[in-house]
Amino acid sequence: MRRSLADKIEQYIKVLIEKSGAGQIEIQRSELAETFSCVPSQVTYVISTRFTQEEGYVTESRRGGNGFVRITRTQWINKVDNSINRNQIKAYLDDLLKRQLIGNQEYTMLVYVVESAAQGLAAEQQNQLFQVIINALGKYTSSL
Amino acid sequence: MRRSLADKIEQYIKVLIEKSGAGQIEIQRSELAETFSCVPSQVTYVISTRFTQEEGYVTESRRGGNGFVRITRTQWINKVDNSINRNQIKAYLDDLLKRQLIGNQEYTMLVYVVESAAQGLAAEQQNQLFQVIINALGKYTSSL
DNA sequence: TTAATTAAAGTCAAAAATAGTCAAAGAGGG
DNA sequence: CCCTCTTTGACTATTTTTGACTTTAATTAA
Repeated sequence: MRRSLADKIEQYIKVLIEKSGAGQIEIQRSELAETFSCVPSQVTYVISTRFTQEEGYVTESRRGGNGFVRITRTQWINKVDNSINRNQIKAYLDDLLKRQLIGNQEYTMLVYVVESAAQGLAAEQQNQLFQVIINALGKYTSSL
Repeated sequence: MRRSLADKIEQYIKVLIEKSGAGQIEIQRSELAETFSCVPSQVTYVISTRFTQEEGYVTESRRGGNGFVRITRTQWINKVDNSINRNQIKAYLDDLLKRQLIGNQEYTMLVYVVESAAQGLAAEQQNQLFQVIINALGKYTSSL
């Protein structure tokens, strides 16, 4: 599985966030660019395409001396807006896995279900299915 | 019956999928076209005619730098009768559990999903959802 | 304190790298 | 000769990579 530069940077950042333990990191754009031998705007590109609110992240930054980019993984999960998309539900599953409310196998299986649904169902049905899954997982995890 | 180029490419891809051991491969359309000395759209043609959901495959792709086409083989069960009800899917789950293709936790969780669906969705949506689950489980179990 | 300098990060659009679409032309089998 | 499936290629769409130029903040010099 060959990966593009953007993919590698994305992975790198995600690992940093995981390791941080706080769901939040601060990086220096130019430093990261240096690490990957690319132009700084490449980092901006990765952040703006892969760490969006849709994907479950919030970013802040500051220019000038000692500038930084802060990326925070948001917790929001299943509330408010009743339209759930595939990325949101995947983020939800990621969270459950991380909190060990489901194991690796269950996680993998559910990802298959979500992917199949995303592939084979119309948007409205997808939404219903995702609602059902969220609902069922709520019951399931609280029954443990 | 002489084998067409399309047939050869189809076979080639199927062998790759077999050898992958994971029921899934990623190829670069242009690279494959190069291998067979044909135009890239020939590859698209093969994929869209021989690797459909009907045939038991799902495909995803990405354009741009390091783009790819990912083909995943799914495992279809009895596609003839396309109406599945709650009892049938539960029987299916029981079977998977008995054959230890899924564990107790996964079983329990899926039952929650099925029950939630049975309670919260109209018949037609239920059916679609169950199809998706069957499909996803086929993929999942064949990936173990 | 203010102005200049330096050190970041942001913007935007062009260029490059892929994949997709669609319709016309070609090739076999009935 | 027709009909269907295959092959091609021109054109489109998407994603990544790059770089010139802009904006903002901190630091230093006057």
